[in-house]
Amino acid sequence: MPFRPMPAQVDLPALEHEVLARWRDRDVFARSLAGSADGPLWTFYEGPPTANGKPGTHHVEARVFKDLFPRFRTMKGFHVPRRAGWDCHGLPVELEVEKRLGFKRGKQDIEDYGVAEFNARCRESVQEHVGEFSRLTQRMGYWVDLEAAYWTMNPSYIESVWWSLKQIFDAGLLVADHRVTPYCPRCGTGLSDHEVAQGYYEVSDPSVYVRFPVTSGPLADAGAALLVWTTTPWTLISNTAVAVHPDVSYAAVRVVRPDDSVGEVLVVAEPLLDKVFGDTPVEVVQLMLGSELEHTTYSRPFDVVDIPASHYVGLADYVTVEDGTGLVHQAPAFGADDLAVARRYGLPVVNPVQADGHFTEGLPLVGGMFFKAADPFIVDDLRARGLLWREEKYTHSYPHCWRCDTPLIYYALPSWYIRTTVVKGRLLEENERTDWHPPTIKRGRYGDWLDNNIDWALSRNRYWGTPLPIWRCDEEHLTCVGSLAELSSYAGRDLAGLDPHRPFVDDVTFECPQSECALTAQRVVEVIDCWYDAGAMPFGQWGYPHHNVEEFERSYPAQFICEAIDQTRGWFYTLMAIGTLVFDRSAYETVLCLGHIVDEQGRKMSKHLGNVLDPFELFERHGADALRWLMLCVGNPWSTRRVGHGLLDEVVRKVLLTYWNTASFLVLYANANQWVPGQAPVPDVANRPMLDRWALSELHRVVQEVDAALEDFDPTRAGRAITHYIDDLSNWYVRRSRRRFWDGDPAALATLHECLEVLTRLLAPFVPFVTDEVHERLVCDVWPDLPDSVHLRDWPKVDGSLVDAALSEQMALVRRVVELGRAARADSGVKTRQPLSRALVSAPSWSALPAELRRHVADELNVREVDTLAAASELVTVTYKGNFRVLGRQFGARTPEVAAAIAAGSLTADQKGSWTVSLPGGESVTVDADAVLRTETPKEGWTTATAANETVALDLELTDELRRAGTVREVIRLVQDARKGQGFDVSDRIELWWTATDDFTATALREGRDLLAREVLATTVAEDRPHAPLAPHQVEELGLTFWLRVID
RNA sequence: GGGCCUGUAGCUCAGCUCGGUUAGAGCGCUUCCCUGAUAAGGAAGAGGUCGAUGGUUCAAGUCCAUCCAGGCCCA
Repeated sequence: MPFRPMPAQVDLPALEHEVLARWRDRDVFARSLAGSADGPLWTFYEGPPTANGKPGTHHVEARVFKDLFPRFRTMKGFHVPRRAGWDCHGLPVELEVEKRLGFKRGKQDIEDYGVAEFNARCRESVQEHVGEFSRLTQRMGYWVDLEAAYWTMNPSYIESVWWSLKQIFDAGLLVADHRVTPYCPRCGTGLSDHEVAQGYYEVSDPSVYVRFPVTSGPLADAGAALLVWTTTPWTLISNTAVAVHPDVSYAAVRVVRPDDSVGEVLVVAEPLLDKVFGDTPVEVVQLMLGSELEHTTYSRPFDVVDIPASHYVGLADYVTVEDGTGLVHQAPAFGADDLAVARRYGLPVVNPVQADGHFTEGLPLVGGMFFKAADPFIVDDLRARGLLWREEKYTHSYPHCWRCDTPLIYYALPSWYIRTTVVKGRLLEENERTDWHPPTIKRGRYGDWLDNNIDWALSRNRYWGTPLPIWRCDEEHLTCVGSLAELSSYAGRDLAGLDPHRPFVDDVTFECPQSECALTAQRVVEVIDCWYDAGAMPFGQWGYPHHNVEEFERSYPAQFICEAIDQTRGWFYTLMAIGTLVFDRSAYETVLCLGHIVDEQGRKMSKHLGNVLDPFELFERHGADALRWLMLCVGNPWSTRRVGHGLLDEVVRKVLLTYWNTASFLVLYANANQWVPGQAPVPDVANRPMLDRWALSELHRVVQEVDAALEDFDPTRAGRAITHYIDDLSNWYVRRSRRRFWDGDPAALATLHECLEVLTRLLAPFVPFVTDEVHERLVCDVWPDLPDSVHLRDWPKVDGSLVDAALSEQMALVRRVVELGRAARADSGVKTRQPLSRALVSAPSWSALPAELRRHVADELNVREVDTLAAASELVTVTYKGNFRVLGRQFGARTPEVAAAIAAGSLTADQKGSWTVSLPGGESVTVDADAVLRTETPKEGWTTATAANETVALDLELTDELRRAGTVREVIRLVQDARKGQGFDVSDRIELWWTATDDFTATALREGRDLLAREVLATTVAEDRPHAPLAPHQVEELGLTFWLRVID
């Protein structure tokens, strides 16, 4: 047999394991890279996943897209090196290890445990999780070089990062500064924006209105107090100033209460009077602009820490009149806006809260307390001293540490910054020339982010990260070190083998190299944001510039990167920012941005909901191909998409198995007929039946569409075209060509083989497993000279000479007419098996249809002949309808009038095919042929179906001859059923015996003997009982009994 | 609170760029048909206020405005 049999039933996951083994044995991935080595380079960067947990189904998503396009490009002749990468550092890894070690007290536990030991545990944790990710990567068929993977914790990677930081430092863009950042007092570290974003939730805080008695100017004489609102009473200890908006009107109002005849005077922003006082009657004593209040002094609420030269009103544009009183309490150490105001007024920044979140020991009232815990004591104290005007509860969204749930504190922290705001203009320019998919991201989400760029808070006061390579002496001289070699030269000893992590690197000190300074320089304690590590991968993966200079330069920037949308503030940004800072050029040209994966109900997958799908379970239940197809082709890549078992089942049935079974069908009949591709003579395409030409024409249209869609990074469009073609091939081409396959027609076999061969290559980047297996059986087995994997083949080229648009149109008409005919059949109640004498068709351009195509209509509808409706019946009703799209263009507002006249039949055809329409007013207008839809329907006596301007009518009159033919068809089907039921092979020859008690049946079978014999592969058909003992098949409705036996 | 994305049949999604005849496909459901590869295929039916409202227009799922809901990102 030319082909290995392809079972119709196939276990896709099991097949995938065989394919994986074959790829391994034949080293296919490496050979695909080697084979394309001379091709133009197409650079892809792998965004490193953080190895701090088990890989989930969402990790599969980006990795499928990251696999598709490199495979596609490789088949098109590009060289696409793909290197895996692992993001190793960062707080997530530390937290995982802390949890495992049972740490509860944050940094104190780590210090007690020992930094060297702790970091060793982090390294182990990373290695373990990388193992899981590698397993996922291999199982899903993501081709990426795992052996050569870059790890951000490798010394050569860290050296590259150091080098890049030195470039930024030398440009004066890496600076230390006090900055208010969201800070977790438990973890003892500032949090980056995206970390903060993960921990917002609703909390109830005290909302207090406090009197700040005015101590200068006319307001003081009136005994007035500023009414100040805050939701963080603990910051009142540090009150330094009060901010007002310069352009807002402020009112000093007298509040009279029943028990207080004199009342008190409070200052509140005028627009907020109603909100603050509600029904309480107030009398406006004085109105003034905020700017007039500047420098008004007041008596501070607490006197527990020393804050010199302060406590007056300042102006700030950020003050709003939406909440509170319009007078904003300022504590510069605990608010970014506050700090800005303090800087402008030269106010001191006093911070009585320690890094662990507790007030300094020994302070009155709050000494040693956790900052939040101090709130009630402070409120009580204010109340006792008569300063508290009102206390409420205030529910708002407040950030918490995303892992340990500690409420964050906004905290002025000495910190290292990259002055990205300096290169903001360049970033915007680089963004402008970046090709975003979808394009809206460029000016939308990502562009907005760049527009609002703030300096990058780079440092982290943690342990497991790339150490900031800055050494400092007591004179505050800074030395930025760009490599271990440089460090060696400063230190005067060979440090090439040093683990550049903490604590080892902290132990390296040297004499400060600044001129005339001989003090000891020590590394600053901070490590850097692990997002910087990831963004440094274009050169970090090469160890550039200390190694592989050429390799780096050749592969920068990347042509293509692809990650989910959450990376706009993550990797997409850090890649572009570092690229622009260090090389004055963004690190990527095209970026595909994916939506997120959710469950079948559209909910986010989370451990809490228990709806997390284990990717490995999905692989073993449905197959990696099914999951790949679902992610690539269902819904568009940038919208949120659902994943679930039901959807995967559908992909398997509808796409993968239909494809497989079409191949299985080919193999079945190729083998039955001993057909080998390339051996039997095959007519030129031009001389093959129209159906073959159609299948090939559609094939090349699909090749064109899929190629264009993938060039446009739109796999969904490609997938739709492929799905449609698989259906065309299986349910029209094969269906209509069955008889030719039974007969072993080389043209049919060759056509289907060619279609499947090209289709397999088209599908290969999407579903690499099943296509490789089909390729193995359909191609490799018979053409050993071709590469031994579909993934080593070339991408199909469009053969324009095979594309026949007119034929496509005609076949589409055939299929529409068949559809109508079936509808008419169903309506008539006459089974399709019963032949009818004729069908009548009315459709534009039907008469131009070649007889060969009309024959398909006749066969499909089981009618003897197909004729035109007009030719067959004088009793035809004609209706007309206007084509609004055409009419609208010509008549605009008069369209309905013209359309109505057409529908009323007030029109005549002229010679050129256009129409003259008479309007009710007596006017006539001329319209083009395509402005009128003409529909013919028979007047009576026919079963018809009509759609748009196409009609099919069936002649239901049955002659005895037709009835007998129907009976023969019925018997043929029964014998076929029996063959199948007895497990005969499709090519087995049989002997058939029959007897009939019904004369009509007997006559029919005698008459149809030859047809019956031919159809059921019977070498003998005898009207007799068999001599051998065989099981009879009895058909009561026909009065028939038959027996059959296979011939050995 | 702000920005972006999404909202079309019970479910998953096309269609919207560029307005036009009765809004489509697949899955699921009911009935029937077909079956010499198929876990298939076909026909009919049920199922749609195209998120809502208003506007532009001869004509709106499509364009505009406002609103609502969900998601993401940010506060």
